[in-house]
Amino acid sequence: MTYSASEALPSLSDRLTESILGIIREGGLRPGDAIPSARELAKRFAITTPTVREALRKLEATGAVEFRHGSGTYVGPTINNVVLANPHRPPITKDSVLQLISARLVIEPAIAAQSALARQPENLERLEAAVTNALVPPGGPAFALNFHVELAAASGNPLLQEVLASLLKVRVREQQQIRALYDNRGRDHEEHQAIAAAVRAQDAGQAERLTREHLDNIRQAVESAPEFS
Amino acid sequence: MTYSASEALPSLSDRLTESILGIIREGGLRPGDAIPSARELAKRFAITTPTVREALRKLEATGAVEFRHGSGTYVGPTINNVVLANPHRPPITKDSVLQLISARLVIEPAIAAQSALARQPENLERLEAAVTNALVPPGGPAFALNFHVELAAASGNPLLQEVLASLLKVRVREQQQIRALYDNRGRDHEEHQAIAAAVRAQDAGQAERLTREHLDNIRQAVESAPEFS
DNA sequence: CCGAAACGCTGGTCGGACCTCTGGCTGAAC
DNA sequence: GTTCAGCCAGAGGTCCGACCAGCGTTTCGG
Repeated sequence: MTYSASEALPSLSDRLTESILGIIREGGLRPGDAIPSARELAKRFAITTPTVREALRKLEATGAVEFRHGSGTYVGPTINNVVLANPHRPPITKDSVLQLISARLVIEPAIAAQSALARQPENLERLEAAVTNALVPPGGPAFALNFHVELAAASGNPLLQEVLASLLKVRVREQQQIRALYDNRGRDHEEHQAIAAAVRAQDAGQAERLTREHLDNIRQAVESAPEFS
Repeated sequence: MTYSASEALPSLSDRLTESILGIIREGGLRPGDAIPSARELAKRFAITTPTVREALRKLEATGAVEFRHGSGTYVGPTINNVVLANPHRPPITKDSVLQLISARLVIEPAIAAQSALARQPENLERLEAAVTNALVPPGGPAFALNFHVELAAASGNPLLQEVLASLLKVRVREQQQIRALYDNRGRDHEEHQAIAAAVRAQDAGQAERLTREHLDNIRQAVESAPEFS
């Protein structure tokens, strides 16, 4: 008896996907670096371009590679992620937004506490920069630094940052809607600042409590908002 | 000035991806249901099969669809997920395992507390079934029900379940290794049972504490284990 | 009535072809 | 000498038509 026969040998394009990842990893390529062209890969593996493209599309879907028409194919930003946001998100409803906030209410206070304990100078710097950036003018570039993601990053555990970033990525679309309905940027900023201060002071209990209150405020704002499209 | 010109209009296969999702969602298709064949889709959208396949591969990468050679293409189990495990995982090291456990140490106790507060009868049932299944004979099917995932499910928030499932999915491969190195199944079972009891009793503080201790035990076991391949 | 072979449908791969776009190069104009 | 328009090689994007391989049903022979 070998392994469970539930799976036959993977298809050609599946194996090719792994091979391309091997090229990237063994080549020490990092996000932004170019990978061989589709035709080059086709030649190297003695297969045809449609098959190569199928493999590349799979990698594209998970952010492992990025296409730039006319330019080339490049290593994507999330190639080393463990968890990622589903790029094909289901449509957003008010309930799903509340569900998201509820989930964050469970895990983010604990993350804030951990970040307060483990914060390092450079993370603190980024965190406080994120507080400031939260006051960018409306319609600005936004989210170059997201406070909540940076808060998770300050924990020193990239996985926690990934989880938060993945959860928040889904919200980007309706974040504008929420803000349009309930302009809480001023209040957000104050609360972010208070949380950052608690992290700086390494006051885990305070960071946890403030984060819980902050998210609860957001939850209430969303709850009182009318159903959005 | 319109929107930021950072993105041109999406490519044909990108739009096709959305269209296929539309077919699935507007058709009310659920995981396991069959979707139109590649040739059928090609005809319907007046494009060719390679393009259709590229779009389908992208959906496959995120678990939105599944291919079955000779049979058809079917809606996948994670189509409605918000976050998912990266199918193209980076190679696993002892450090990455410890990082994962550290992350779980931060968020799982809080989830356990929430589950204790919000647990419903049917979730409790599944949770206790997962405790029992943890004693399956070695090499068994395993993980039909994962205790930690069910613990998160008991919170009543599917997102928390997704997060836990995504984090644990990455660990499936080395879970066997860990168990081979340090057979803690008996201890696991006891601790799982204690956590489940706390959830049943709706004792949030106890559930949180027991979960933290349980994960800390696992962390210590992994730390003391030698480097694995 | 039942089992086995045949058929039709599905996904999987192939080979090459043509288009558009990017980006660097080149050469003319300043 | 500098600048910039234009060119062009190479990249991705799509297409076509074909053939192979696996699965399910249907049908036909026993």
